Amino acid sequence: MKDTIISLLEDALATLKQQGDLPQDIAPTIKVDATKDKAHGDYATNLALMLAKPAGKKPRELAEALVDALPASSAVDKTEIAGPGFINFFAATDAAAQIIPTVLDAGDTFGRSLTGQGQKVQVEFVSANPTGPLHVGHGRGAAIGDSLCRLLEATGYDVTREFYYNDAGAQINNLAASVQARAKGLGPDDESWPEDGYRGDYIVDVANSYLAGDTVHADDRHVTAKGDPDDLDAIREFAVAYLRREQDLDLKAFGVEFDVYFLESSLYEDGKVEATVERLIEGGHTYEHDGALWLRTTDFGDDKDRVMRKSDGDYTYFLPDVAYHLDKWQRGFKTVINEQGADHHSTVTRVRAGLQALETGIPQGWPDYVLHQMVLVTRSGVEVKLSKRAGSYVTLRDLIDEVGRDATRYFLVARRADSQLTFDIDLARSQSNDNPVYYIQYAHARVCSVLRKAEAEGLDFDRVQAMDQLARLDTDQEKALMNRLARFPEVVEHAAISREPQQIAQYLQDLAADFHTCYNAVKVMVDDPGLRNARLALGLATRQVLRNGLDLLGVSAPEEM
RNA sequence: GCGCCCAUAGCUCAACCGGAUAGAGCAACGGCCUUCUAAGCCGUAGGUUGCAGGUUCGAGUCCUGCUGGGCGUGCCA
Repeated sequence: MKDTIISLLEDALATLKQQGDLPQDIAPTIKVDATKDKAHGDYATNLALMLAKPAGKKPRELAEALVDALPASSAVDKTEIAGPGFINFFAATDAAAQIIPTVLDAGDTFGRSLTGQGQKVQVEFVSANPTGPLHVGHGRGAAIGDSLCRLLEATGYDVTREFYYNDAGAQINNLAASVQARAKGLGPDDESWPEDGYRGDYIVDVANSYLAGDTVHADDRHVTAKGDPDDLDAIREFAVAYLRREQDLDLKAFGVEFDVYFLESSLYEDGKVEATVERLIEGGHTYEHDGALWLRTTDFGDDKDRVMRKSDGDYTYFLPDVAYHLDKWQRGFKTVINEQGADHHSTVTRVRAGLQALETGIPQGWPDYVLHQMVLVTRSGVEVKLSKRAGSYVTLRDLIDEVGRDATRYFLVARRADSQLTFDIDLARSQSNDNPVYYIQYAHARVCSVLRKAEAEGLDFDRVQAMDQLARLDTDQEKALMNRLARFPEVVEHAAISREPQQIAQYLQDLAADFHTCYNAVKVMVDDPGLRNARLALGLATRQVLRNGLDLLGVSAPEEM
């Protein structure tokens, strides 16, 4: 419908140019929007307002000229000029209903597009280090990142989900030392407990499993514990695998899977870290100072230079990060999106600076970032800070176990990434209308219930008759619902482009509200078979769009509640 | 101090790359189940979009400066 109007306006523009009413050289991008207010018709354009200045005409005069030049169309019932010069389009009454066969024919693919043209996109998200269970912040990253991937897939991109983790370096040594201490029967209060050791109870589990000689597998690796509490290397290897497996189980319970697990250690093994250092030195962007090797990141917009190689000879995390991103680029990803917590936002400038310093033709501002702000968890209005298992933070597993997967995913994805999020456990658990997840899922279950009833009464859906009678879907509530359905593809498109999955959550709430309103106003199971079938068709289409939308969020669409 | 993010109804949040009278839900008040799931619907009330300027025909949206909050500011990640 929107495209129809745009092409009508293009014709009108051409006509006006031909008549000399408009300069030849203007080529505006025509913007047609669904109206917020019914009184403004179904669609509106601000074209006349935009062209008023270059055309040297008054907006309303221009609008009139445009309307006069508009070709006739069966899709448009009438047009009006309103306000300062908006042109409002009133869709023909049965035009809105045409969305129903469109949805039914497209099925699961309704809302999908080929915009991405199969272009490769990599989304890196979660990327938690294997030093403990995933926390709520990782959960937010997982929910946003995965939903973003679903959106990109739906808009025709070839998406790779990637998880990068640090399995080398100081934190991992700390982990190994902590497990070893536990394996030797020490606790955090003992004097020989490692400084800054991990204190959570899960360390005890790892230690016990190690002593028991268990075998764990994670990321295509199988690691069998040696059981020797003095072999720190064996402990390190086992602990990493153990915690990676645990994180994977949490992610699986959350409905999130990855295509690639990338190990920081592999960058060292493959010589990519060394190669990166050499290249940076050759490029002349480094210098030695205080026994350390620095990269002059200030040449590329950073506010201070950064250490790449410490005076003890080890690299900081920064260098493998650069090597890793160079590897992404070399793998052919022109678009890379890193989803991370905003507490790591300082790496953005740094990584980009490092990549520029390599001088390999990587564009400035590559890669892209989606940063999410912190998550605060509350229960009974009080902040929840501790989990027994993790010691110092609320785990993703705690939330999934307590409020369920659907509500957890929904709550973590339904807010803009760049605003802080308060996760209210009481609200997420409540089975009431103040819980948006249930509100949307209930809409789906309700449609299913009606469809079940039709089936149970032997009143099978007659599509031919339904299509013939679509014009009878003429109540305000039905029209509003159909218009909402028609907007789904553009909402998906916009959410993907702006990388804001919360727009889908918002849309689904609106859609559910339109449906509930309709449900209360219009009875589907009426005696009149034509009307009944038309309404069943609307129900089927609504169910389809609810499903497609919920799927983009990774939330289930239950048939009964 | 410097950098990034945020500020919209009493509360939690929307607002489609600048558009028409800023919208939902919760909380408050009043209605609706002998009818397809009341986890629902209808109605009432609630606003100087933190403050002050600027750009524009038009600003919650863009720019500048303030105020308040979060995060960062390691030879940690």
